[in-house]
Amino acid sequence: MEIQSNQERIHKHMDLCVFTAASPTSADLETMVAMRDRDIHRLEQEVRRLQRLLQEVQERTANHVALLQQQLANKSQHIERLQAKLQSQQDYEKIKTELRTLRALMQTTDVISVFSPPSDVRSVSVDNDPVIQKETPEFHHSTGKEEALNESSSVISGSPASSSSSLSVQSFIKEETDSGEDEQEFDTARLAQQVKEALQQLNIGQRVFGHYVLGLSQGTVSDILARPKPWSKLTSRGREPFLRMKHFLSDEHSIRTLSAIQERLRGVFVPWVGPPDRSSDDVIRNILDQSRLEMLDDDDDDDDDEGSRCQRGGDTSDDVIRNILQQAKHETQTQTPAMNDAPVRQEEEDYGTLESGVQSLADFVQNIIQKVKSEIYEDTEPSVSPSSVSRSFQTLAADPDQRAQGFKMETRQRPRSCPISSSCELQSLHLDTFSITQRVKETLTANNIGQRVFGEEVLGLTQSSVSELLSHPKPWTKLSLKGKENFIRMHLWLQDPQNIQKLNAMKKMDHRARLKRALMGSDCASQRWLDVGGQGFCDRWGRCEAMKRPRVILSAQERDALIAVYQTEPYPSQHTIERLAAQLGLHTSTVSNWFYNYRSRIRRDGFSEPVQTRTFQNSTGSSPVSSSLVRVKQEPSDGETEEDADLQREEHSHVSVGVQSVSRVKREKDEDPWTSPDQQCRKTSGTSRDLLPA
DNA sequence: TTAGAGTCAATATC
DNA sequence: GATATTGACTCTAA
Repeated sequence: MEIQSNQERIHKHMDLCVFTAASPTSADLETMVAMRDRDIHRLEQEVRRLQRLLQEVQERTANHVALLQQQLANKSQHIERLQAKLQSQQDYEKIKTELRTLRALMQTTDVISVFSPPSDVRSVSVDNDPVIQKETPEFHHSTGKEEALNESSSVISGSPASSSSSLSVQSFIKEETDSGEDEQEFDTARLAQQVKEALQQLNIGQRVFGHYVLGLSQGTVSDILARPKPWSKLTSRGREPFLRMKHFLSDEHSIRTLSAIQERLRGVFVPWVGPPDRSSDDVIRNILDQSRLEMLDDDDDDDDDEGSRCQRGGDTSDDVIRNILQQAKHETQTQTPAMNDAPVRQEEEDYGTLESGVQSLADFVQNIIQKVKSEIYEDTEPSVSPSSVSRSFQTLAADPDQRAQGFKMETRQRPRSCPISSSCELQSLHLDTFSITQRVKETLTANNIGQRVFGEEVLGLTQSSVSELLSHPKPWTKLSLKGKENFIRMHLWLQDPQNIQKLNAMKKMDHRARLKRALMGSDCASQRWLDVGGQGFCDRWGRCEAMKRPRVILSAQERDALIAVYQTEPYPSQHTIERLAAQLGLHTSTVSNWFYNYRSRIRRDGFSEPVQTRTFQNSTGSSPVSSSLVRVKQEPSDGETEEDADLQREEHSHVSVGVQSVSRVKREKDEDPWTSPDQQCRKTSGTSRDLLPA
């Protein structure tokens, strides 16, 4: 463009020359010469600038090409290694046949000489596992050594969806099923138990395991694991899941991958969906920053390299969970697992293979990854990219921030038997939940920070959830993985020296945002119920939803009646629920939900500290009930005043300190307890149960 | 299908 | 306005 404009200027000058050529004066000529000189000078400068630019571009391109070439070289090396492994194990079928022959020979020998089995055949067994032991050596448990791992992962090439593999699961199953010798030795119960333990330890859900490994529904998986049929009673089709389970157990890659999938699907530590202006990734980064603040006193200059920037942008929940866990573990001085010499590089390599898109081996792992890619990530937001699962692992080793002290040490200490750090490390972690909630409450109160702000900014929960967490903390051991997350977050927040400062800043921003929304008329309750064709409303984020059911408010009598039934029948039958619902004029789902919630809250209060678990003798029975659960004061019944309700509560307040378990209540169950406490079904104001679905 | 855990949102209470 | 309570929901396991 600039060159073009210069040329236009020159042309104008030339025109000027032509125009003035009739009577050129020396002054004109001088002017023209001067203009030309300036133009020439300008052009020279332009040329120099463009040359510099060109040089820079060339340099950058060269760097980029070099980088790509390096990556290509690495990938090529990796492919070569894999091909070599594949090549080296191409004699699998042959060896297997030989082993069969050997085994047959061994059995023959055993018949002849029971007490002296050939030692060479016995050496085939890899470990003491009677299930795995029966297999050929390729199907052994991973011993943690690279050879074993590679051997295992390379051999497990059978894939439910793979047709390219020379050894498909189907062919393997067929062979195994056809093999009469395995039939009498396959211990399905033990295998099921091993799978159950593995899933439990790695926090892999039965649904995910069933879907990606067995191709079965969660219910079927549960059934198979809980009540495995003997091998001899199974048909060839029935044996297939067990063989797949054996595959799964023998391949560490499969286990790791599935665990990663599970965590990704759960969205570990980012289970909530924040408002549009604050993505979950932002929240994650916020937590990461928080952790880093504690872990890193000063930043390493090397962190600014391109790679780290890329990785930082790709922080995933896996990174977060690691960070949080490492920090929490460090703070609580929990005993770390035994040192393991498995180098990080080994993990990098292992995890790296997950990502290897060029991997031509149609192995188990690849199949799972592809399945996930095709089924899960295609329709998700960009931040949850298809390569997230594998990238998250790579981030562990590649992110210079995480290479910082402490984290690196912890990473190295991760035992090989626990490939996914989060689940295993959570198991070894223990936090004092009551102490944490006390400290959080004190801190919030002292700094005048509300539960809402704290919940939204620190935990990603609503005010009500925060209130429940702080008021009724469960002991650590009673918490699920998801429940533990909140306490880890709180613990980390307490450790953050800038926690108050940050929250105050958030508070201010939040306040401004509220004001803004209020001014725009989008945040007030009256605006919330905007009719959408008379059947819905728009929430404060502008999302329009179908009409929500108004809240059902149980009257004091209804509640008393339910409690009365609970005293003698904490787990009412469907028949009882229906009768209760009919008698109280409630929907059966309401009654059902009430029992769920009541049992849950009885348990919860039982878990809480004695101060908060004030229980009392209920008027309708002898079983203790948490006072918080009989809020008769909430809505005085007909002819009942607030004072009456208070009196009633006072009456009930014979403190019975101690944990009262539901089981005790259960034991007191006897014949049908329905005593018809008050059959009057008062319709509570504000409820519209007619809207409840049938 | 049922039950438990965790959570939300409406509402009550302070 | 902040916090507590509670009916209802989702997800997971059995």
